[in-house]
Amino acid sequence: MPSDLKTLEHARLDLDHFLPYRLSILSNRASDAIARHYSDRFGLSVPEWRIIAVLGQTPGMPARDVAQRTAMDKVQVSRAVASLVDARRVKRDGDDADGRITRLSLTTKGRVIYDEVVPLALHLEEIFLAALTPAERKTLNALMDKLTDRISHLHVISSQSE
Amino acid sequence: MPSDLKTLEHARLDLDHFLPYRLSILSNRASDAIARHYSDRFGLSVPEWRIIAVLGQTPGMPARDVAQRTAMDKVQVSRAVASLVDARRVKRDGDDADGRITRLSLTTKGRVIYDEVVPLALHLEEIFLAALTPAERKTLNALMDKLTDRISHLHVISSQSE
DNA sequence: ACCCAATAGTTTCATATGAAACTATCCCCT
DNA sequence: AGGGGATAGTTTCATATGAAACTATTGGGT
Repeated sequence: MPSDLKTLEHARLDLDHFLPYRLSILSNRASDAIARHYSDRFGLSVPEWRIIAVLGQTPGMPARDVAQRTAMDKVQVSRAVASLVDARRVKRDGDDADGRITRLSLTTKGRVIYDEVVPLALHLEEIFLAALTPAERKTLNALMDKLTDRISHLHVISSQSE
Repeated sequence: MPSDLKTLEHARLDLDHFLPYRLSILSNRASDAIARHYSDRFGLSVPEWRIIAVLGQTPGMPARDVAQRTAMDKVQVSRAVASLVDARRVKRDGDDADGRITRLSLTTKGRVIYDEVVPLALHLEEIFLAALTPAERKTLNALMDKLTDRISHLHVISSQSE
């Protein structure tokens, strides 16, 4: 749709300088580096680890809210919770007022994992961030906020041109 | 396990402030926003789009090099290339000197896509980056480089050669 | 009171992905 | 020359993932 596309028609694209690609590389490396640790240690997948993280902080959450807090969809949450319940790391309780809702919380076993995995994650994050000064960290966070906001609020961009 | 983990034992972890999680959200949103466009328009997957991007820039690459340039593994490349060849968007040529190598390049059909999809991608990137001033963009790139380097060098990355 | 659209969560099915095995070719070493 | 190991690329198999269908329950409108 934008007519200035024409002016770019023969522009070159180098993946190494293309923001979405760079973000993907960085994000994957960071996630993998951390995931390896908690996967080795507890056999947790990324969805499982996220669920444990939010339930440790806020027990008794309905699955719906867990999904929202972890940016996962309800299918992912349902499956990861099933596996965590299987392993007796999470328990489900019915809601008194609403029969559709199941309230989720960590079992003792789940809390033991939480208490060990959270410091591990924070420690690894700290190792990454050691590459940056405190001022740089603040800047990075601010820039990421701006970008995330921007991209989230684009909804539907141009769609179809010509 | 480092002993200073003990001092963090009861630290809280809030996903919203956890760098790997933040990166994951931002990266996924950016990729999805762009992927939607070229998927709608050409039915390209992310691996396919990356391959087209590097072949448009550097025709005649062996699959191995494409894998390295796109940060994908050789299985992913093999599959995406197969699908692109199927659609007559990419062609394979044998290497004169080394029978194991297949040299990849865009067909005319592939180049038509490249010529349309590259400006589109750059345009969308520009829309994202409109959230930042030129100075901020430079800073963001520098910070991402630092982090990526740091994380990459923490441990041996699995994958393939090198 | 009762219908029925909306919501919570699960299951199903079709596809994507990754690890490891496999095929073909090459190169180094004696 | 000619093995043995390395390399390029493909295939296989087992698992992960997402979209859409499905079940159960709720709450609002008439």
